[in-house]
Amino acid sequence: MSDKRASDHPSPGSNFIRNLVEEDNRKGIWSGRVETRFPPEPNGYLHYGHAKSICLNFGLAEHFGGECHLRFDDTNPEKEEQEYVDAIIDAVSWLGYDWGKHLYFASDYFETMYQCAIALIEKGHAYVDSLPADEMRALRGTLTEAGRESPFRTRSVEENLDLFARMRAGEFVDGTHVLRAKIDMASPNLNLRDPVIYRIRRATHHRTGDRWCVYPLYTFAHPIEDAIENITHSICTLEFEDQRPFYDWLLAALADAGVFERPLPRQVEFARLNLNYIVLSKRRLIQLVDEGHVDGWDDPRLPTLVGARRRGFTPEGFRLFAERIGVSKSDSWIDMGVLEECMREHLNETAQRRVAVLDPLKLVITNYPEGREELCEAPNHPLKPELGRREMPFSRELWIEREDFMEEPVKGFRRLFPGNQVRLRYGYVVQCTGCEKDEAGNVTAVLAEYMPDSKSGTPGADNYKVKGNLHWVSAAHGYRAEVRLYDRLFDQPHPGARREGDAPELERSFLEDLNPSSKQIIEAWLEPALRRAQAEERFQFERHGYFVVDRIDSHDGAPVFNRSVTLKDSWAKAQSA
RNA sequence: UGGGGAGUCGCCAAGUCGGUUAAGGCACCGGAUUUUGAUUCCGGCAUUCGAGGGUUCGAAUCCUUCCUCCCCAGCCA
Repeated sequence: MSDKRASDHPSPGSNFIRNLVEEDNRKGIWSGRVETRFPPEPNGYLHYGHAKSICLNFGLAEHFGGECHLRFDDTNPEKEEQEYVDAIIDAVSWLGYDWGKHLYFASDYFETMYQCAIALIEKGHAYVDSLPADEMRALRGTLTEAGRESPFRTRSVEENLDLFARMRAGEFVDGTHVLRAKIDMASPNLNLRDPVIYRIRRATHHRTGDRWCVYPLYTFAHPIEDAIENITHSICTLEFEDQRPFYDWLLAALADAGVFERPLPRQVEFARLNLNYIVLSKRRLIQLVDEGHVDGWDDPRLPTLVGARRRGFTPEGFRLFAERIGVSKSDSWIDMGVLEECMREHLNETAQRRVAVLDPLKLVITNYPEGREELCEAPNHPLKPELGRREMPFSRELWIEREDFMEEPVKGFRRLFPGNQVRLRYGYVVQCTGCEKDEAGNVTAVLAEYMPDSKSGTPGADNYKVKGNLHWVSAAHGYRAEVRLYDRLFDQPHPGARREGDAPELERSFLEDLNPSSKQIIEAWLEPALRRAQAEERFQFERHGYFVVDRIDSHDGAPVFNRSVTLKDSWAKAQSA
């Protein structure tokens, strides 16, 4: 009864994997030990989806006081490169995780794997098949028809041993022989129809060079890697579910042969991340980069982790995101807004405030003496006085946002319009007296008069009750700098998906859904304090959003800013509705 | 059509050995505070758990039929 009650109040953040680990711990299967691993193949850059897996694996180990390994699953020499190994190491540590001494490479286990294969052959669990690939495929059967056995399936242990040794020795050309597990050609699970576990491939491996010409396949290699490292819970995505019976079969066979000891690792599958307004498939990401739709793998709009870093997204934001979306086995689509909100949440806490005018319009304080200037003090963070204050020069001519003035205000507009009073944040209250225009009727300057006794921080300042608070930069003191305004890469939630009214046979390319204004480069007016900003420093530009100093293109004294994410804007939202 | 998975609020997701009012987050809608139309705060937000049938005093939880979606026929991972 008391057990029941406890389970009525699951711990926050509970998910099926945590529960299952707890259950295993209760049963004492691994004596409470929890060891996980994040096992990327070094064949590309990590993306948001990997972040989910990283947070899951490292987070689980963290939660249970266990350890998580970083393991490179480098069993296919044709696709893997050292460059990716380095990038992956950077990305995982950037996310803030520490694998300690547990950095491994599957290629370091090649000899052990080879010995495992021999053990399998000796027990009659594997054989060398000399069928060409297409004939093998033909014998595999279909989803509804059983496969048929290869004529080589009955080779003797001795012959198999001999052939397998000669495969390794390089006596055969690529593709002429493979090693197959001997299971069941009639199994309804295709993965059990004598899967290939070793193939001959003369390719230079980024770590083992030309030492090997036979390479194990994932199916065979992965369980062994897990067993070697004493992994308890091998967490992977749903598409490997059908692979689990083989995983268990292999490890059991190897345990029976005395190669590994029980308890054996256990494979657990979860649903991979799907995010709308972006694409995560490797094929499409490569296309975006190769065809120049983005500026390389670290383009801030790309869902890569190097891109996220340049974008100004934070590791803490990703962890919050992982926690917030949870883990389950159901295919789900997470709204990009959730990720963005996680970033806002962390940035709001930590980013210092600064002022930038992105779309400048001149404001002239007509009753403020020409040539005069004074300083206004502004807090670096409204909720954290301990972060200090900074000074902003104020003068007769200022830059304000073009959208903060309307000659004929719409209903609800509480910014600058003739006759209205607003506060220039941290400075004076001003009253708009009119504007100047060019021949075409475009507003070229806004005119206003300031209230000398309204300066922020002075005794009479609170007597002024205004609804509008505008940010500004002194024209004589601010400076212009490059700011990149990034937005979602796609303007459709499911890039490439058919849209309402599409003809049934119409195929759309995901490229059609690229957002034409996902990147805008502007010259903004920034407050002087921003000049000293350092690479990767993050700020909130008040009333705009969060920005980061680009870590590639910035120079000392000349930072370039990337917009990470905008602030929520209920006014803009109401206007567009 | 073989096998393996999944279907709980707009989006996620607890709950799954049956037991009083179906967690929580995000989004959304109100309202308060606010020198960011931001933040914060307070309130609202599933008589219902893919559909039907059954068992039971009692079912999202058990049985059953059906529907929908995802994955699998690489010598990729």
